[in-house]
Parts: sequence; C-alpha cells; structure tokens
Amino acid sequence: MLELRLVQGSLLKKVLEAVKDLVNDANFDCSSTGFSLQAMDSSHVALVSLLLRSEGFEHYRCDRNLSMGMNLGNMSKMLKCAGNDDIITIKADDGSDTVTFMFESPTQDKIADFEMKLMDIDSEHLGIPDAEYHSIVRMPSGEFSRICKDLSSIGDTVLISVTKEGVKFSTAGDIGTANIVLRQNTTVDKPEDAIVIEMNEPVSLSFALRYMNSFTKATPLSETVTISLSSELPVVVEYKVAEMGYIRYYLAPKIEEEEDTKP
Amino acid sequence: MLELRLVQGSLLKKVLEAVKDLVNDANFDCSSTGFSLQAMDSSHVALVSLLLRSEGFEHYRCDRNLSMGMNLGNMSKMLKCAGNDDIITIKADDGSDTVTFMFESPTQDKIADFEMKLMDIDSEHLGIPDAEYHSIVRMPSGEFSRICKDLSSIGDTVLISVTKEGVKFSTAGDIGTANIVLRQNTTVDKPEDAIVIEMNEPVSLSFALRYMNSFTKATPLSETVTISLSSELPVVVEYKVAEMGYIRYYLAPKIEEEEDTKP
DNA sequence: TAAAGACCAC
DNA sequence: GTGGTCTTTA
Repeated sequence: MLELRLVQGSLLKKVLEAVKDLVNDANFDCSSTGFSLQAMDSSHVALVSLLLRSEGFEHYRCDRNLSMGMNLGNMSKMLKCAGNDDIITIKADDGSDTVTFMFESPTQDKIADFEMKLMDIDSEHLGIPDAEYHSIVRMPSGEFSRICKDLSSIGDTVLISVTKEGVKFSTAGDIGTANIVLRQNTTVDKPEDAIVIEMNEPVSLSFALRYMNSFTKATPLSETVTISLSSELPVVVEYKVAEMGYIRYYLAPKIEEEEDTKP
Repeated sequence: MLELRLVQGSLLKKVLEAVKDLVNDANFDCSSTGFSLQAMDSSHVALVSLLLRSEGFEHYRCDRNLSMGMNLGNMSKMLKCAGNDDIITIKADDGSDTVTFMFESPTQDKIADFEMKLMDIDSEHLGIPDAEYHSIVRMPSGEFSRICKDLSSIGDTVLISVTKEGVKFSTAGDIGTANIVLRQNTTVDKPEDAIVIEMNEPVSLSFALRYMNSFTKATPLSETVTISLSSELPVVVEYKVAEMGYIRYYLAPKIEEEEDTKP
C-alpha cells in the first residue's frame, strides 16, 4: 500500500514537465526514504535523477519498496488536470497494475481521481559515485536557461570554461560565434540572483546544447541552478525541488575535437 | 428599418465567439421582443439558441420582423474590429441585402461602419418545448470549462451523474480513467462561486466532450453556467448574457452503449 | 497549420 | 493590469 500526499501539488506537475521531454517511460521507486526516479534519456546519452524525500510529503506511507513503471507523457497529461493549488495524492495498492492520482482543490469542493495503467520497464539503476568537482557554478536558473537558448541559435555545442575570471559559455556556428561571460557576483538584493563560482581548478568542457536545453525545462522548479564540472566527468546540472529534494541531470562532455582547420 | 444600439459592445463580440465555432451560417431574427438566433451546429448534432432582449439595448428599433442570414465567421471578423469599450449599432434597411455594424469609441473620436452582405439561409426554427429537468447544476463557468478540457485529454465522452452526493464528471480512455466530483457548496465569498445542485431525480448521461468544449466558448459571457439534465432529453447548457438574455446549447445524450466486453 | 495558453515586457 | 510574443497542443 502506497499513499503519498503532497500539499504543494504544483511541484509534481513541474517535475514532470522537467522530465517528460527527456524520458518517455521510467520507473518511480518508492521506499521509506522517498519517491525517486533515475533514467537515461531516450537516446541514452543523458541521465536524470530525481529525489523527493518522504519528509517533504504531508503524509507518506510506503509499506514496502515499490517500483512503478509509468509512461511519463501519460502521467503528465493527468497531472495537467490538477490545479496548481491542488493537493496531489499518489496511491497504489501492492501488486496492483495501476496507480491513482487524486487531486483535491484547496476548498475541497472538487475531488478528482485519475487512474493510470502501470507498465513493466527494464531499468538499470546506475550507482552514481560522489565526486569532487573542479568547479561549481551557481547562478539564477532563468539566466542559465536564457544563455542555453540564445547560444543554440548560433551553434549546437556549448563550451563552458571556468577560470578565476568567471564562467564563459561559448559556441560557434555557420553564422558566427558567441561568448557569454558571467563574473562572480554575490552583492545582489536577493541571494537567488547571485552568481557564485567555486573554482578549485579551471575546467573547460563542451556539451551538446540540445540536452542543456532539455535540462532547463526544470527552470520553474527553482530560482537557482548548480552546474558542477570536472574534466573527464559528466557535468551535473542540479535544480533543488523546494525543501524536499532535487532533480539532477548528467551529461558527458563532448570529446575535444581537433582544431576546426586541419592542415 | 432596423437599428439596435448596444452600449456594451463587447457582449456581442463575445456572443459571436461563443457561436461561430459551432455554426457557420445562421439567421438572426429581429422582432420587437429582441434579437435572437437559433441554429443547429454544422454537423446537425447540437443546437444553439441565443436571445438578446430588446430591453438590453440602449436603443431598439425594429419596424417589422426581419430575418437576416449571416455568415458568422465574417460577422465575427468584423466585430473583432470593434474595441471592447465600443458602442455597437446594428443597422439594416428593410429589403436591403446588407447589414451595417457601426462602432463608436467611448470618446467618440473614432466611428467605424462595416457593411456585410446578407445571405439566404434555410432554417427550420424548431420549437423547443419547456421541460422539467431531473437535475439542474449551477457552477462557475470557468470550472465547467476546465473540467471539460481536462477530461478531453483522457477520453472523448463525459458521463455526468447527479446524485444527492453531488455531480460527477467521468471519462475513460486509452491511458486511463478520470472522475471529478463536485459537491454542493453555497458557503462561498462570491455567489458566482457557488455550486448549486438541484436534484429532483438522479440522472446519469453521456455526452461527446467535443461539443461540450465548443459550448464552453461562451465562458467569457458569464461567471456561471447552468446544466439541466433529464434522461431521454438533450442537456441544456446555459450562459446568461448580462441582464439581457442567454445563450443555450442543447445536446442529445449518447445512447448508452452495451458493456465493453461482449460475449 | 491554427488556436490556445504561458510568459514577459511595458 | 494589459498587450504582445512565443511556445505548445489539437
């Protein structure tokens, strides 16, 4: 028996928006710790890892560990039927092949329940080792989103370079090149607006903008985003989910190509 | 000679938005009583009935009954040219094959007139008998609209059931099922927010969501909608038009289908 | 392809 | 608060 009651239902709606473009089907894993998901994107290049800790739910009952395979597109369709102020409850009976989403309006005038079929999904749950990162950049999520969008109109790869000067996002394409430099800035009105660069060692890595732009679908979840970089390691793009967890995207850097012009 | 002056011109604009998707061409009937329209939708399944009483107009002159055939798409195009605060006057000379819409800006700085060709349209004016309804639900129009929209992302038919518990909207589709229950609630801040269920007899009827969603185009006309249900009778979905009339949609229930699993 | 919703700027 | 743009869905 599983029953998870989330007062701020809009969080779950936003989480699905942030995942469904990247992953079609995935297992949600429920344990006493929390509600989590880990999946490769459909082209098997990026990895998404979501955690919503049990403490973040108003009520969290999970009698035994459960892995529920869901089609995220269908799940998202159903969650779109919840109001942004609704309380969302996820229910499943042990051994059932369905899951029920219940939406309660704040006034309790309206109570909706949506039942969805579960599916069997093979999933290799990868252990993600903790790592030391050479550089960690924290910045407003909207700004990061804007940068990725802007750069993708010029090129399809972003080179992220962190030096003591700041962080530079660069791209190049047929029509020209672009460089966007952000300097550390912690003297801001709101702490969310800060740009914090923790550089242990300079790094310079290239990533496919296509994936970065998918990651920024999580922007509505958090005012800030954290980008952790190490050479030879996948970048981690992390958005906190209000007091209850996170959504993390992993993407391997592009292998450094030879200079454009070869002899 | 016909001359109808409507101070709140936006009402007519909204009325056209509420009808033009359902009906392509229709006769507007003008008499001393008011300005009305009755038409089947283009697939001959639903019926729209509009009444704007003469008292609602600032000036209402209709020397003799007139039936003016209009293409509602074209009429809507012209009305879109009126500002929302404009005063709209509808004019037609007896025997003329055109109608003129005049738009006056509130400041009288701008006066526009648009002339449109009339057309001959066969119309069977159906008498709609008054009926006793088993159940009548009044609810915020926005909520009804939201429910119809949400359910159509799951299925294509809505089953509306009224019991003493409240009113339930249900659907089923490939990805799952959905039930939305509304309970009577009259203890609200604004009377328009009330959900009032007048149940003389329980009813349970199915309707095509496609049409329901067309009906909800009238939502901007009124804060509330009234749904009148009787078994064997078309449902009536009614929106009041501010102090001057109504727009009513009629839709026959779907015949109850046999159980899903046939021998 | 067209319409509706969401977001942003004014 | 309103209009305009852009994105998303049918």
